[in-house]
Amino acid sequence: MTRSASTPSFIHPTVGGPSADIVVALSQAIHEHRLLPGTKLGEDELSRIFNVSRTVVRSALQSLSHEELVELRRNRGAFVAQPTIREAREVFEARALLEPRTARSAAERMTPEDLARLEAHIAAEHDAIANAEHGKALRLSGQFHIDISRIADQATIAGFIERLVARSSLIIALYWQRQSALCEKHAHGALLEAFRRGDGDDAEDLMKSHLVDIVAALDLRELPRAQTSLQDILKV
Amino acid sequence: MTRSASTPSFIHPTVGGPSADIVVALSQAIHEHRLLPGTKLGEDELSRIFNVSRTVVRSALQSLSHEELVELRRNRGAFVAQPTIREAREVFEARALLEPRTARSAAERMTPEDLARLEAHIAAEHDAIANAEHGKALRLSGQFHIDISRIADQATIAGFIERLVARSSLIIALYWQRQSALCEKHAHGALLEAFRRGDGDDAEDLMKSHLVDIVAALDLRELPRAQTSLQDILKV
DNA sequence: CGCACAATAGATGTATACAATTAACTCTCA
DNA sequence: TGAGAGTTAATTGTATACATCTATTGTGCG
Repeated sequence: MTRSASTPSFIHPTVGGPSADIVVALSQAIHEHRLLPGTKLGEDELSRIFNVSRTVVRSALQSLSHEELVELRRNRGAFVAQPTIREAREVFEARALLEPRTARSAAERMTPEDLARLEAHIAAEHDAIANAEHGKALRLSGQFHIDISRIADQATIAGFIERLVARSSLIIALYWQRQSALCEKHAHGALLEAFRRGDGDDAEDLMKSHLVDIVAALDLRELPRAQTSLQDILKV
Repeated sequence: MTRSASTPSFIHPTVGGPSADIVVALSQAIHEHRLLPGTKLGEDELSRIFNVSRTVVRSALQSLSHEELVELRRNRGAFVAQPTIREAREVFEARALLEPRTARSAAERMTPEDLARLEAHIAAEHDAIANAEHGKALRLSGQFHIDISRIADQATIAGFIERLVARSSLIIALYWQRQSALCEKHAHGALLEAFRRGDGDDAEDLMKSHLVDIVAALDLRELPRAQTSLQDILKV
């Protein structure tokens, strides 16, 4: 079985079988915001959809919960995870610690083939944006960070970054504020420039400020939403 | 259910049930080197030992494989993981990236209660060494790093460090060289001193060199052992 | 009318039975 | 004797049946 570039690394080649398909399908749907945080993932429903037994579905859900994309509540079921504001801050602090240095490493090790792949990746991103495929664009945007970490050739750290990016997708679904929709756009292009020049210093700085920009586009004030009850919303 | 301080964080309180017991038992055994890398973990055998069905055992083994303490090979079974030399290097590079900064944070946030707990922890370590309980001493030694990361109050990073420490235990089992048995001994005490003074700079430096010392005590040369086949060994 | 309690339907947790795969053993044949 | 194919035992993978728990709804009482 050949693993596509976007296959999550936590699916070890030797494990998986049918449950790997479910993990990939759910991962993609979550990353593309087709499945939103809090959505119930019923075992029976999934087993009907994928034509497998609940045994396999449960295995897939357990994998996803270890990736923190899904939250398992005992005797209650599986739900798409809902990171809290505190967790959101922690995720981006961890990214700030890992990714700039990783971007530097990547810049220093970058081969022409790596560069070509990143360029193709950015092109695909732009296509998705042009076609208004917001979900796909978002997923590719995260994948860009993962690809960089893999080029840095530190599988352990790359695995951590992969988890952080996944979690970031949930955080964006919950806390992105519409106003800052102009978002990044050039950030990935600027990084690519630095990579092209093999400029580790620049790559590190650009990644650092890119992450700051993302956090700035989030609304991480306490008590933001959901605090309002149904009653507050519906009463006249 | 109250979670003891040494309960792995990846056992979410709301999941687990009976399989959590198995995860804890196997984790401890691996950390204490009672179970060595490569050991086969048969499902039937474990289900008899713990008086549960294979369903529960498989769930526990899957959890452990996500923590990279156990390696699952499809249709072959579960084995205590055997990190390669390359992975060993990556693990300690990641630790070098995360732990010194985390030690600084911990020093700056340290409360008297935290200090007391760390002191008790070191005392327990010394007891274990005095009683020649090498396994327990090793486990406590790793736990010390995890406790520090928890004091730093960054659950996400603490989770990463926990995984790295776990993997380090396997690495030590495989690559520790007997000669350097004098090992650390004072390193944790020196760190405690820095914490007592709330000296973040010192804590960061001490942690950095502590990690360097550990790597120095490993034999990570390529082609170290097992490269020689049985035939090479036995032929006259 | 409102609150508390009980029954019930739906879902999850666990055990067991069966299918598929692997690994080891035996038997054959050169 | 040694290599190789076929068979067999043992182990893992999956499906299904049953047990347990939760949440909702309905009922009765205050």
